[in-house]
Amino acid sequence: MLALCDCNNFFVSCERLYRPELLGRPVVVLSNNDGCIVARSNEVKAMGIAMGQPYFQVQGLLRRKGVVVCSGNLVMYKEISEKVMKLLSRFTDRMEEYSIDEAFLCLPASAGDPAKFAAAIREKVDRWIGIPISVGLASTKTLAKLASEKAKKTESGILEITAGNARGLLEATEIGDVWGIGRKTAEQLNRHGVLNAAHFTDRDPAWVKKRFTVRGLMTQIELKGQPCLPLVTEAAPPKSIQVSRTWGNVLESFGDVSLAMTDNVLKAARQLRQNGLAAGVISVYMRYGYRHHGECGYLTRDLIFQSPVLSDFELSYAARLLIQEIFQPGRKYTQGGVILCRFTDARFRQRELFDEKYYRERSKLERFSHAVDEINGHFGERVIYPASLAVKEKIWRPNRKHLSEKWEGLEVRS
DNA sequence: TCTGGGGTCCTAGGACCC
DNA sequence: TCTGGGGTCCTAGGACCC
Repeated sequence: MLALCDCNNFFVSCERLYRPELLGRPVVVLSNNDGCIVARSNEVKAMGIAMGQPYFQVQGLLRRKGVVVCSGNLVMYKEISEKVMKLLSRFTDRMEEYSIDEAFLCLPASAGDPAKFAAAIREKVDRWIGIPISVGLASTKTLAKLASEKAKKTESGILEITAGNARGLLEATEIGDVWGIGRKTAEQLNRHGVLNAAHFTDRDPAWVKKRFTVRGLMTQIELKGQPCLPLVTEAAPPKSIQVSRTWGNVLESFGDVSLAMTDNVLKAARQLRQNGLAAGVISVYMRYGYRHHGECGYLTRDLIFQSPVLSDFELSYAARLLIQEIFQPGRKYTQGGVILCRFTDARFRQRELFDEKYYRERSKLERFSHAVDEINGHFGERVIYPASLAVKEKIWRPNRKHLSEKWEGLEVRS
């Protein structure tokens, strides 16, 4: 038996944790640069505000309805997520952290009645941390996901799928709401008369595989109650690391774009080192213009390293070279991103045969970056930070006009 | 004036090898 | 008349998830 524990309206619940006066009030949380709505309280969902909706489109409506608006604060949400995960892990020795606000737990043999076990989890997370969760219980991950969605609409916040109620629940689930069935696949299935999850399980598996590949087939098998997707208890190292930001202002000079991009590079590089990896490829991209306003588009370029790198210096130098190659004067740059990929374990890197001098230099640069990581880890995120970036940072800093005050303070400290 | 950010997996097709 | 059999690696594009 699996339990999917899913935090309700997670980002909103986090904001409410530090601002209890928001309990019972309609609340939304915005993405970077106050761009889109990425979390809604139940009150706001009831108003018909969609997930991912651009904030500016509904700004007036939200104000009229008295909705509290919060700028997103991922640092804070991650911290709370870690506490929730740690607590959940105490209920089992087999758990998969699926996302920032969800975990699959394999119920231990000693769990007893699943619903009672789930109730105990729910109660503890609520009382110890203050985050409300829903729990879906079923024999497979796909069914547990389905159960947790339905559980959100129940009084108890818990729903168990059994042999007895499975068919009815599948019939009551639109095919597009099934985990793993996205918009495109749902449209196709609808055209073939598959409107709900029960219709899908009734189809010939060979037909499903032919049209929707193995992923579709696995979803079908899982919906029938037979586990197909394994529980991933050990997080695998990332295959790519991406950091991109829509900037708070339009940037026009090479210097500003290059510095703003360096900020992204440093964030990505830090993550790279935290994972003990070195990058074989760096790729940068810049967006210019606005989507529905005159000229817009992306410029992008990659660089393959001779031998994988991990220092701030080499990565930011490479990024700067790439930007130099693709930068077009006269454009209004609105977003920049960097992607690191083709990773290898930092300890076992392939080298060139004849460049001892470079490797000696490189090792110094790497020791420096590791030292910076250690100091910033101890004393605060930007205790050591390039002065050239620090003096200009406000030029590209994204808008966060609705940041909760308590956290502005804490973020500076941490 | 204006729409976020970060990932993974699968498949088909091309190129290449023996 | 009618042209073997078996395999790998890489990339681009599509789809999905939170």
